[in-house]
Amino acid sequence: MTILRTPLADGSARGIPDATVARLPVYLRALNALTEQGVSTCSSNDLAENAGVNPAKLRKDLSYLGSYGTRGVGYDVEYLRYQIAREIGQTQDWDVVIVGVGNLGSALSAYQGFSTRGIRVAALVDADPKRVGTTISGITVSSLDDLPAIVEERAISIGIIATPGTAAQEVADRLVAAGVTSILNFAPALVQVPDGVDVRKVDLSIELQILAYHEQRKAGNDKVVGA
Amino acid sequence: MTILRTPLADGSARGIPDATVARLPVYLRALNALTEQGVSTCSSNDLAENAGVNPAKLRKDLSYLGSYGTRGVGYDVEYLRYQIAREIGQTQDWDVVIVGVGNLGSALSAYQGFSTRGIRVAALVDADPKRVGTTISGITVSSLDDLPAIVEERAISIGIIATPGTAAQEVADRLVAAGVTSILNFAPALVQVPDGVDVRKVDLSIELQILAYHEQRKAGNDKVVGA
DNA sequence: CGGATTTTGTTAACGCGTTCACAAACTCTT
DNA sequence: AAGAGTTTGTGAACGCGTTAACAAAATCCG
Repeated sequence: MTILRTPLADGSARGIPDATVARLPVYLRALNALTEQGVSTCSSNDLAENAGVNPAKLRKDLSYLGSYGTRGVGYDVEYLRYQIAREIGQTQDWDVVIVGVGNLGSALSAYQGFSTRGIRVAALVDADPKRVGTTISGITVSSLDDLPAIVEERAISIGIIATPGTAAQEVADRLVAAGVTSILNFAPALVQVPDGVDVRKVDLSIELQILAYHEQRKAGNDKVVGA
Repeated sequence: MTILRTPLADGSARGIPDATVARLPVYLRALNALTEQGVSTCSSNDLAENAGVNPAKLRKDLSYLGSYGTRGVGYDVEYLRYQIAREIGQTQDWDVVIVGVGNLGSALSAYQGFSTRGIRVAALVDADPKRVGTTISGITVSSLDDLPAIVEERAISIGIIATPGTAAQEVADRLVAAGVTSILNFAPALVQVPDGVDVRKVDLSIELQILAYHEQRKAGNDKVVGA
């Protein structure tokens, strides 16, 4: 089975590379920052600097979306912001459900950064009966058993796993069974899902372990040459 | 100025690709899982499946470390585990300081997954006087002003930024000034650091925005062809 | 002991992403 | 109106990472 890239309404095939998709939210944030500074037009150099990327890469990325700049002038901040927002689906809010309201799940439910990026924590779910019924960040925690009803009622397509690693696979299975088709997994475990379901994994330990590796090298025996 | 890859004690130059370094902790976790299952020897297929990667990629990755397997047999789980642990510096514990004890910082300080991966949260720091002096996860929160003393005293080289985005750059500057040379940044902001300092960024919103992009495509107009 | 079998380590091909470099297109100045 | 100056959009080169494929090296079995 092969899934084709989505064709446009005008028939042109448009496949945006994964690497580019991952940077579009960064550009969006940079554009928001520029708007707050009262900047209404910017060059690819300006925007690239704000986003922390190479200007050529930025222009290449934007070229996948269309031709939204003006040669000799630059980009209209507000116009480009809207185009990117539309492309990544941020003209609407996305309801998500968080499974597991331990320390991490609670912190995520209170995270300020979501709402401004079109993410709304719509429901909290936990397997522990002692936690069910409590209120966290203004949301009443529901039972894991109620997941299918919650997902259907609120048309939720994105779930967040914030449980211990041992529970991750079962939670993933239940999320998929309930109808969720995208999962963000914070648990330190690999989860298997059927085709058609996207999983992204954030592993807090691994990020630190990568830093530790480089630290070890620095402390050990790096050599610096040149001027 | 150019930084060379670290040569080995035996003089052979060994540069491990970044992509491989990022996967070594995953292999470590998979090996630990196998040990718990009582498996003492495994093939690259077994291990790759547990780690969720292509077997060829696994063997390629391991080949950067050395030749720790036996043809026709496979890998000794415990031996390989030790070799990887040594390579990524996990034979020692790494002390880290968390700056910002809001919801996220508090959750990180309580995170169980760190200790088993050689990460020890050694200190908590916050700029808010109301938080200074309180105890979180058994650690007394110190003032941001005490950062240099804390970093020096405990020989900390890794710092975690868990503040709002607006404070991120100043915190990064102070971490660097205090002597920290690796930073894990959870704040939704770009931070600039001098050469020689590593920064990794985890952006919770962006992960969800990427999922939302794919959701939009699924819901919109994907086409499926073939059998 | 020798051939069949297994599995690693490595080389080579492939593909994706990044970066360079420049023509095209726009503004500004005179 | 024409030339000088900007800045985008993109074709081409490059480099890195992934994957396939296979020789080398070990075990197993008759």
